[in-house]
Amino acid sequence: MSTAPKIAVITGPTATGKTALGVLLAKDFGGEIVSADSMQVYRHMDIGTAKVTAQEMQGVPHHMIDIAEPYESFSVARYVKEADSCVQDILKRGLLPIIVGGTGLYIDSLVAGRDFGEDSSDTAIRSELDSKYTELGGAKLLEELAFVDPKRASKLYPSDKNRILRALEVYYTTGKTISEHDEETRKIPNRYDAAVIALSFKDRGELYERINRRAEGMAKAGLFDEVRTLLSRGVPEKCTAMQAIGYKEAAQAIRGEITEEEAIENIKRESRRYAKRQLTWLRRKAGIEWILWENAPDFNFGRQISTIFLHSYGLE
RNA sequence: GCCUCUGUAGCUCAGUUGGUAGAGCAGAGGACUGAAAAUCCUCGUGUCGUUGGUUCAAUUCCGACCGGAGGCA
Repeated sequence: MSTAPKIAVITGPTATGKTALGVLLAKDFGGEIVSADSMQVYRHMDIGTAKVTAQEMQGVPHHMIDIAEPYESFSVARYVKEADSCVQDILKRGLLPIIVGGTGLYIDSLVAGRDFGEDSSDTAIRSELDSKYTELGGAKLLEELAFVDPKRASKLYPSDKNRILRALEVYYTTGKTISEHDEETRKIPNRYDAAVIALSFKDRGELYERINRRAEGMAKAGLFDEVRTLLSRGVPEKCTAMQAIGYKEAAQAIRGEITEEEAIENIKRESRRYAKRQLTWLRRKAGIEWILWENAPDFNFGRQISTIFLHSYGLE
């Protein structure tokens, strides 16, 4: 029996109605929303991230949205730190924190209360490793990693640059391997007891059609202008925010590398693949309450199922 | 109406000098602990338009038919 505080989580791939269901449940249960979306944290990126509008919020407080500038680098570590204090504050006021979003790593890390280590991110070492990677190649760096942390190295491929660099970075800055760090943090019990609801469609084709339509809607709603504005304000084209689906493709079109029509098609495809990755992430997790829409989201149905599930979890 | 080209994986096409076939894209499955909307791994059997014929053997050659594109009157 866990003594961890109970919270609710609504997740699922993009374009499945998480936002709307979250607001409904927040009103029913007396809760506040804590967003778990790696791109909605950025200000001035509204259309392409399908950010909740004030009207959609219906007066329910939403946290972890519009908390960073697009040129800032954001990370899971910062997310956990700030989101956790939001959750704590909501609990202190006797309300239910409802985590709503599709960034699986953020949700898991927040629920676990995962510790990323205070001083294991050293930009000097990171950039040094980065140039070493380009110079010597991934195979060489993976060899270097295998020397200190064979366990981790055996799981990575030479081309998985991000993970190789991070593993080496952790070792060089803390003197501890990332495998050791992971093992230690895995032993710590979860900080929260989360009731997880995941939304999707019974038929994958239905999901994809919705994603396609949404991409077209974004283009009509002014996605290209939004990106033009960001770029004209000097947001660097290689920063984290500009890696967001929709933004990098729009930027390509603005630079004249592809047409707007091609950009829209690419946005659709990347969003479909993203949704598939989200499903892969969620599928391996046990204990999730799946709500699968037949054709379009049926929020009355979703609300009923969710309520029953949350009650069975001891939430009210 | 006649002539030419064309019909192969969801799409675009390659190929088999006759021994039932392969690329790109789309798609599918998986991994994931400080960029995660990121990063990375794996996966190609389809009535080779239909139907006769030649042949030990036809998707490949020949005929007819049915689609599609173009040309000619």
